[in-house]
Amino acid sequence: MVMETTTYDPSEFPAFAVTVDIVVLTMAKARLHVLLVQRGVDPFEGMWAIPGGFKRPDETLDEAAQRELNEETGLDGGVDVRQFRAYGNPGRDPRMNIVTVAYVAVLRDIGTPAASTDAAAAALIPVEDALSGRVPLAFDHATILGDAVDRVRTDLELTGTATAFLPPTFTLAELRSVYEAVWNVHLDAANFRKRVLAEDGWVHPTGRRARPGAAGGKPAELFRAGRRWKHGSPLRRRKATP
Amino acid sequence: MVMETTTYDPSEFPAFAVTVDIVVLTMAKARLHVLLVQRGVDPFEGMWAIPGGFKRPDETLDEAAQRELNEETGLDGGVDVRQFRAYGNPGRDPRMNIVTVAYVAVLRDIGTPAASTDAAAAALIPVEDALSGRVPLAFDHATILGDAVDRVRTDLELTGTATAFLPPTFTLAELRSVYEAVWNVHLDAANFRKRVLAEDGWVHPTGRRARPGAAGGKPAELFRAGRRWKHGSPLRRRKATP
DNA sequence: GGAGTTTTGGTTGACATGACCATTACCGTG
DNA sequence: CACGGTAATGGTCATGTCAACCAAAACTCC
Repeated sequence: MVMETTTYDPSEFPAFAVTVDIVVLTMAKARLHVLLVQRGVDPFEGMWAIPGGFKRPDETLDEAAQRELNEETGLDGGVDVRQFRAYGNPGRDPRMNIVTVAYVAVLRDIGTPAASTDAAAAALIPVEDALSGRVPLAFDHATILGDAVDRVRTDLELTGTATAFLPPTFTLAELRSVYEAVWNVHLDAANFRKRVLAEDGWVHPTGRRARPGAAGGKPAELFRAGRRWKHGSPLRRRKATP
Repeated sequence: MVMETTTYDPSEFPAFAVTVDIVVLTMAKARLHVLLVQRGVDPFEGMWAIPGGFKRPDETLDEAAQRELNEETGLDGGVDVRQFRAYGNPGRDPRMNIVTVAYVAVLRDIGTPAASTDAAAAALIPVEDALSGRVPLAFDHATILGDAVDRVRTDLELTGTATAFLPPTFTLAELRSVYEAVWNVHLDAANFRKRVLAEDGWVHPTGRRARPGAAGGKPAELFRAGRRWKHGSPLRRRKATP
């Protein structure tokens, strides 16, 4: 039956709670990390979960995601936040019918985990630990996290969102380490430089140089992020070669 | 405030209706078409809309999408259906708070538009007409359709879903026309053949040949669809070269 | 039979890519 | 301060990829 051609009574429809979950990914110690909160109440008490909250009727989904991100991290604007999937399996929340719309946010390293409101129950966990089950997640959040990482992996190839992981100014080695960590590959430093610089508009030189690390080495040039292409990446994902 | 660490009363949360909309795309006359239904009731009466319906509490979102697809087209299994985005802007439905989860289904040409239940109000419309506003769509369905087409465009590159547009057995010219229509490009027939056949497992030869069209020409080999890769396509999207 | 059309096979030259070496410019240490 | 170590940067080169193009094959229609 085609719904649109019939009349209906709004009170007849099953009511759902709609939540927005936000997978906050960041780079720490050359590994991908996710911001998780520890549950303090009954279902899955003590387990870790992806932060989120209820959508309000007067805001868009994107606004709800931004609000949640702000409540969790204190960050406000200019953050790379993208919706990637909705989850509505019956029983995914034992209490009621909940459909959740999941977002992924890519942040540069914040340092102190969740320095905002409820710091005692929030932490940055290595993605590998959460996905392998070493850190068990509540609800269907392991699935959600896995999908989020997949999304970032292809976004890195398609939209070149790698700079979102980095501070406003960065070296090419730092940019390369983002690709290496997210894709789990090894990239040749010289070839990486050539390809990134060949695509003009991707990164802009600042003229300044970074201080070398404790191990020494020639000081690297500092770059700013340029525009991001919508499609057709200069960099292509390869097989894993760790 | 971190929601998970507080207790709450389920009756306090805003209730939403959750619907599943399904964008059915198919290839007709070498152009991309979408299945639309004509609305018969008040909001946007007479305008065209993407078919959809309410999610039931006891089914998953994917099941709801399959059910809707079956109700609209009579097709049951083996159809390429993928969720791509949720929409929840306040006021997107003037009657109530509705969050919709949108799916895209890629079908081979069905011939008679929506031969199933409510045929009088369903039609295959060229995507170009719907996106250009020549055929105005109800609600925010123009946005949804645009996102669906974008999704299919990149899926064609990433997952090689092109064979879903075609009958079980097809020629390389037909396969090529899918890429040309969806990407709006021109591809060289000889080069296309080489690349498709180079990637083994993508298509399998059947040994049979197709009858040439009315214009004549050498009879083309018939192929079956092979596996679809998850990532790393043999074919790469290019600039538009019509 | 001949012109037209489409598929299929082959060649070629331009360009992209990856492996690798060399140089530069810093670090710590003695 | 000279020296070995390290990382960034610059260059070369062999290989692979890809698009453009040509030509043969095999059909239809007239």
